[in-house]
Amino acid sequence: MAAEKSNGRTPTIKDVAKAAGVSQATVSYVLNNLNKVSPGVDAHVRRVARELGYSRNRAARALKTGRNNVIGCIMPSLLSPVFPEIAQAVQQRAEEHGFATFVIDSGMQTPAREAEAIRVLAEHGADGAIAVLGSPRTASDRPTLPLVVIDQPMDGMDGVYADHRGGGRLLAEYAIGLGHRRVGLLSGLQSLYSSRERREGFVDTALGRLDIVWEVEVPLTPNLPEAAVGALLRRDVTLIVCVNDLIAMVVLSALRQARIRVPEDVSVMGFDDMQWSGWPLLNLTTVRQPLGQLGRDAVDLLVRRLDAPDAEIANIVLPVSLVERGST
Amino acid sequence: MAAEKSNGRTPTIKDVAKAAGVSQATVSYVLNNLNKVSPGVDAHVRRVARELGYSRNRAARALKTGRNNVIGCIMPSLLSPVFPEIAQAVQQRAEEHGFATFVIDSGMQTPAREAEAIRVLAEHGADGAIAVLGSPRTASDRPTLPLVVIDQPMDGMDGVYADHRGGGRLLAEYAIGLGHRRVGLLSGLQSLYSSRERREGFVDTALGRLDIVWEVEVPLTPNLPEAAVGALLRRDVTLIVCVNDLIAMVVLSALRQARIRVPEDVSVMGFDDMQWSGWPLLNLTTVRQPLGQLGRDAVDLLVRRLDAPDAEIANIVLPVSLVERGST
DNA sequence: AGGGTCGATTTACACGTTTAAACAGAATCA
DNA sequence: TGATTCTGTTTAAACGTGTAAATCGACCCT
Repeated sequence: MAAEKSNGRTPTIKDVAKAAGVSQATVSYVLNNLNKVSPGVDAHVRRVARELGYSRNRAARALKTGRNNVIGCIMPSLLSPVFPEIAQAVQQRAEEHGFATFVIDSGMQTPAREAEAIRVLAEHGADGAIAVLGSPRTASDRPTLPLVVIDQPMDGMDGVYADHRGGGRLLAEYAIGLGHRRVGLLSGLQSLYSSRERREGFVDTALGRLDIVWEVEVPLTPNLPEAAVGALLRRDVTLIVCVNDLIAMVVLSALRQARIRVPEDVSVMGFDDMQWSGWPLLNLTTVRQPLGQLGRDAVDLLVRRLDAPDAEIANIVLPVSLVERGST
Repeated sequence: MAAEKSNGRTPTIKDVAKAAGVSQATVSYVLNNLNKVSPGVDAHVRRVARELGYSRNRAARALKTGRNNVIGCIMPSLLSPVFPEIAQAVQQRAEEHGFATFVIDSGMQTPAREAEAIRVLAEHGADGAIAVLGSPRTASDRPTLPLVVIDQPMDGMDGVYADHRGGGRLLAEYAIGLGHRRVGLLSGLQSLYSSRERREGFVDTALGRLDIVWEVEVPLTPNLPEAAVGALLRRDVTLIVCVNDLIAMVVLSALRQARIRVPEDVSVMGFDDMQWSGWPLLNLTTVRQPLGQLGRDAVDLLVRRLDAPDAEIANIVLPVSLVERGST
C-alpha cells in the first residue's frame, strides 16, 4: 500500500487519482459510471476510492453541473395530519432517486408565503419542488423552478391528484344506500380545486335523492366558524358530510361537547382517511385517498421532468375508495 | 442605463462587476457585508446587483467556504403530532439565521436508520443537524456532523430538553391535590431518558402518598400492548397517568370503546401538550413542554457551534408547566 | 511501411465564488 | 520632502469537480 494520504483533510478526487496512479478525469469517469474506462482500471480506482473513504464533494459537482440533487417539498402545514404523510412518502421516494428533500412549511396557504418558499428553495439550490398549493394565484408568478403540484391540476405544470369528484360521488351513494335523506354539508373553500370537486361530485349525485338542508363553507383550519357550529346544533339532519377528515374531527369534537351522540343522533363522514381516522375515538367513515402514492408519483414526475425538461406535461389522477366505519 | 446583460443566463458576480465598473472582489465584499468598501461604491454595487436580479450562487460559495448554510432536522416520525411542531420551529429559526433545513424522518427510532439519516445529511452537504434521537447507541458512532440533541442530554454534544423530572413531579402533586389515591401508570420505554425522568419525577413524589396499583411500560407508538389494555379495563384505579399525550390519546380511545367515561369513571393525564390535547374530543390535562422553544434553542445552539467549533458543550433545560383540563 | 480507425487515457479549462496579498493614492508625520 | 501609515480597490489564486478536446498506442488494412 503506497500512498495513504491520512492527513486531516477529507480526500479529494485528486488524492484518489494520485493514489491510484491515474488522472483525475479517469477517476471522475469511473465514479460517474460512464463506461469509458477499461474494467481493470475501473475496479482498481473503485477500490482505492473506497479505501480512502472518498466521497464526491456535492458543492463542487453542483457548481459544475448546475444540478444539486435536492428537491423541495412545500406543504401548507406540517401540523395537519395529512401533509406529513405525503411528505414522508416524498422524502423516501426522492431518496431512492438519489435526491435529498427540503420540507418547507408554507404556513397555511397564503400566496405570499408560498412564493417565498419557492424563492427560498431556488436560492438554496433546489433543482425542483413538489408542492401542495393553497392558492391558484401562485401560478401567475411562474416559478423559476420545475414544480409538480399535488392535489390539483394547474396548467403548464405536472400534477398528481386524487379523484376528488369520484370521492364526492362515493359519499353521496353511500349516504343514499344507508337511507339518509336530510344531510348537512360542510364544504371547503370553493376557491380550492379539491374542495370544489369534492362538493360537486357529492351534490351532483345527491341531486333529487338527498336534501341538502344546509351548507356552510369552512376554511381548512381546525376550528369552525360560528355559522357552522350553529348549523351543527340545529339537529335538523341525520348526516353531516365534511370536506375532509380534519374538519370531521372538529365536528366530532363539537358534537361531543354538545352531548350529541354519533352515530345514534347524527352520522358524520369525512374525506382523506388520515392516520387517526381509524381510531376508536374518531372511527370515521371516510373516502380514502392514497396519500403516500400521491407523494411517490409526484417525485417520479419531477425527476422525469428534470431529466427531460421538454417532456409533455403529465397529470396523474389516482382512484379513491370508501372506508366504512362507525360514524355512520 | 448602459449594460443590461439580458441574455438568457442568470447573472454572475462577474456580470455585476462589469456592469458596475468595479472588480469582482469589490462586489463580493459588498454583498457579504464586510465593510471594506466606501459608501458610494457600496450603494452603487447594490443597486446594480438588484437591477440585474443577481443572487449569489450557493454551490460556488459552498465550494469556496466549505459551508453550505444547510442544517438537518432528524425526527423519529412526522406522523406523530409533537415532532412536526418542533420541526416547524426549527425551520423558521434556521431561516432567520440564513440556513435552510432538511427535515428527515428517521423512521421511529431504529439506530440504523438514525445513523443512515446522519450519513445522508452529511453526504448532501448539511453543515450540522438537530436530532431527536430514539436510541442512546447512536452516540457511539460519533457523527461526522455537529449535532444538537433534543430531549435528552448526551455527553460530548450540545443538548436542549425540557425538565421531564419536574414535569413528573407536577403530575404527582396535582393528582395528590385532587385527592386521588389509586393510580395506574403507563410509562414509556425506560431506555429513553425522557421517559425515565418523567417516571422518576412522578414516582418519587408519589411515594407514600399515591398507590401505584399497576404500571405498564409501553412503546411510544400509537397502539397499546395487551397488558396495557388489560390494566385499563380492570377499573381498579381513579387515575391513569400516561408518559405522553399520544399514549393518553390511545388510552382515551380504548376507554371510549369500553364505554368507560372520562373523567367520571376514571381520570387521565398526559405529557407534552401537543396540538390537539386542548380539543374538546380529548380535553386532556397534561404537562406542557415548550416544543417550539426546544426547536428554536436547538438551532441557536447549533449555529453557535458552527461559528465556534470549540465552544464548550452547552445544555439547556426548559421549564414545564401544568395545564388543567377536563380529563381530570 | 504508411495511413486510418478505434478505444483508453490525459490535458486543460471552466463553473462562480471567496479572500489573501499586492497595489495605488491620500493623508500623516518627522 | 521623503518615509510611513491608512483606506479603498484590484489582482490572482484557489476550492473540487465534469467534460470536450487532445493525445497516445495498438491494431487493421491495403
